[in-house]
Amino acid sequence: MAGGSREPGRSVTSKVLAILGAFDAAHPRLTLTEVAARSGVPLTTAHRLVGELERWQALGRGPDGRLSVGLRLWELGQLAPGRLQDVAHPWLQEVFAGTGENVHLAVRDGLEVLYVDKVYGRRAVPIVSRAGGRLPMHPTGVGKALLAHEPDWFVRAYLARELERPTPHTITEPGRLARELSAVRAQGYALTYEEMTLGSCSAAAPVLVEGRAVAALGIVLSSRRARELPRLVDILRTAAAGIAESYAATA
Amino acid sequence: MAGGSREPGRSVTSKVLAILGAFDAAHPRLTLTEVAARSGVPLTTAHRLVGELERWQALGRGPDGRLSVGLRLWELGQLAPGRLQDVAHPWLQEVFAGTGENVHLAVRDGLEVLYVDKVYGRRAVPIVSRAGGRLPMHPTGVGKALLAHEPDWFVRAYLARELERPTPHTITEPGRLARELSAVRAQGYALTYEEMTLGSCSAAAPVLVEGRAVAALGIVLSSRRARELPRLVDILRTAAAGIAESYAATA
DNA sequence: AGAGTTCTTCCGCTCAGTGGAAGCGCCCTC
DNA sequence: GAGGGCGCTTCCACTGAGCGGAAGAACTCT
Repeated sequence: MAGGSREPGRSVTSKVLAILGAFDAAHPRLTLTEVAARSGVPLTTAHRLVGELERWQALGRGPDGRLSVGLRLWELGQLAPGRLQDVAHPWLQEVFAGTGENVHLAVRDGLEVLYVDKVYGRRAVPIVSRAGGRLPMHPTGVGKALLAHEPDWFVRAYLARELERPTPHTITEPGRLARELSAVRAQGYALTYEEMTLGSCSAAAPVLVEGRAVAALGIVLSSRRARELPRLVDILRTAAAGIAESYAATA
Repeated sequence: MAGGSREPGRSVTSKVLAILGAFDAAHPRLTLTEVAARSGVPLTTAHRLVGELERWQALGRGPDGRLSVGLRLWELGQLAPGRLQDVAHPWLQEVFAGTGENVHLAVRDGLEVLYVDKVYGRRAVPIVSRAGGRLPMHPTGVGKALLAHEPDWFVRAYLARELERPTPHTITEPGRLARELSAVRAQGYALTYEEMTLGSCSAAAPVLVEGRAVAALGIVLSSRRARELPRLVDILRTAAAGIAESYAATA
């Protein structure tokens, strides 16, 4: 940059983005020093840039003075093309009405599932996923539903890595997982039992448009009520099909 | 900036933010040239900065090559402190369950209402508001509910301006509006009849925490069913009180 | 095929951006 | 209440990153 940058070749923009990137689900509130450390931007520079971002409300400050993502960025984020979410939301609502449980919509991004919408009531079990959140694919219902409809080479690449194991019930053996994915493909839905969180189980159905899984619709409930899952699968599949239809129609 | 800027004193960051600011509810998809024009950044510079933003997925491209807000910004926006929204969502859900209509949560930002959450089903009437959207206060239910609980000087300043008039039913006479606001304060809820959109009417209740309206909860329905509004007001008020309580508890 | 529009590449000039150092303010601990 | 640590803010002299006009490429419409 202009001036005596320690790291020539790094643009101002890249620093601004690095600062924004310092915020993630695990670190939604940071002090200036933390922002500097996490973004790799020198403290002084971070101070100046953060000031400018704050003035624009790209960043905000909590009552304790910590920095967080600002209102303006939230607002901007809402403008992201969300056709899928727009058409899907009423269906999530429908599933919620029929079950009263946590319902969510997820897409694949890279090797993870990205939760794009979530509907939850007062009685539903607390749950790890949140809109904008990410989780690995293999321990989640929506992840399995999505993964099962990816091309072969993708699945092989996914399984070839070291797979995380958030609970003792997580299935990480490539062979067993591959078999399960075939089953998911055959039945049209995926189930999990405490593979992501102890105490919770889930069901999910893919939203298939021209053979491709553009999203997955899932519900999560307490594992005490695991026996109810089969009954809920039909509601899920109907809604997933409805989403697929509306989505294809608006394309 | 470094180099022969036409407009010395303008920081790179301000240009990046101006580019992001070029996107709004009325212009969610833009060509490069439009971005440059709307942001006041020279085309060449916009080209370079947009490229960098795109690589980071702060901006994305639609199938037609137009630019839009990117996935990464949406994700980032979800990290904005949303305690209010988190505690309120189950209550919106409750109201939706009891009514089947569009339910939304709004806060005041400046002289406008900012919609922060929305729940809608398949049967609900299409509606102008959307999460992240803004509307003037006086023609909307949530706006009136919020405005009625602002301090006197604020209301006076609001009414002193030229007020927009989206429909012939919009109330813009300061005297009449002020009287209506007193009524809203007295009854604890606000009603509108086609003041924002022909064919739609609404009811809204403020979320009062220590006498301050931190948000408002509203529903919109077809004006053919306006007679049902009074019945729905109770559900709204209960939910608004529930939100206020949960909100105060987590503070 | 010509005229217009939008996007992309090129390149020499220059000032915006840089970040270490030093100072400030707060909260601990001893 | 002195001392130490930590996080934030201000200062400032040096310099290469950024600038943007011009020219060219790609793509539409006539």
